[in-house]
Amino acid sequence: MWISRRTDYATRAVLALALEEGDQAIKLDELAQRTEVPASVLEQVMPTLRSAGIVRSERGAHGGYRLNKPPAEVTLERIVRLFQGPLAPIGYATRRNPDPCPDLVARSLRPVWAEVRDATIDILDRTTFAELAARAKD
Amino acid sequence: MWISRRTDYATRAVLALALEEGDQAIKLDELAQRTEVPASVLEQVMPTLRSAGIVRSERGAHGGYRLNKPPAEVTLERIVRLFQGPLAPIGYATRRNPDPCPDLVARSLRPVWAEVRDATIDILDRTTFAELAARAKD
DNA sequence: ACAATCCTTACAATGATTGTCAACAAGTTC
DNA sequence: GAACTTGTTGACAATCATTGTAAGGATTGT
Repeated sequence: MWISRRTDYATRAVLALALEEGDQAIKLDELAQRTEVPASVLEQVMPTLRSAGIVRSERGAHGGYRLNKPPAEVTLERIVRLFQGPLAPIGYATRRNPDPCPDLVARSLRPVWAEVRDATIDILDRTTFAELAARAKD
Repeated sequence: MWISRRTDYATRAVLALALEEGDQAIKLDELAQRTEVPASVLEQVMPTLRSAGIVRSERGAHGGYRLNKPPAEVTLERIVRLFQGPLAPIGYATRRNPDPCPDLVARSLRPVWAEVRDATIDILDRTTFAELAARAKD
């Protein structure tokens, strides 16, 4: 699984929101600047985060985005999965609906890729945005 | 890092060669059948394995391919790296010549992707084709 | 009303991946 | 040495995902 740019952008945006101390709303243009993401791309990314319940938005003057949960309750895995779909490095090693593959492969290579997949999920799942924000502050 | 089809095909081919008991040469069409890979693609993959010293080839009648080393000395990491390049899940987290990224990201997200990268490399590096062949035989 | 802001959709450009093919080089068999 | 078998090389079209942009719509505050 290669992390797409949009996925990266989404994680940056959530991080920037997690760093905002006073529960302030940040408007899209401001977010775009802080994360160095093209505003036109954030325009597509933010609504996805919104309908997933990660962030909450307000329109009109003084509107913007803010986190919808404590940063400690948002894992990196959640964001990545939202934009990325399967986390396996190859189609026949996904957990749901794996692509078919020859028996030879299913008995030898597939378990290895599954191991990579699980190790990846493990890391992403135990990394919260509270932790990421803390690291970013140093 | 998403495993490309060619990379997958290469690992299959090496596995099939590792499974060949009597050090027999296997010709390309035979390999293609056993691994369920289009012969025209193996045509491109095998020379790469050859010039990397993984396999050895013989031309003419009764020609074909065979492993150039004991299967225990060929790691999955070697093959994947040969076809795949960097193993990091995102451009700014590679070991050599990482793409630039904002400071914010370099201090928070990048270390996580580096951790994923290292976990991946670790698994691939300790998996040899002797092991894969053993698993395939069950 | 007006301005600020988020929302939705369509889209063009780009680039990587995938598989195919044809011509060639090298070895084996008779 | 003629014919056959096999690997080698490079060019190529089709397909597909990704990336960024733009334009118009919806909602809210002043």
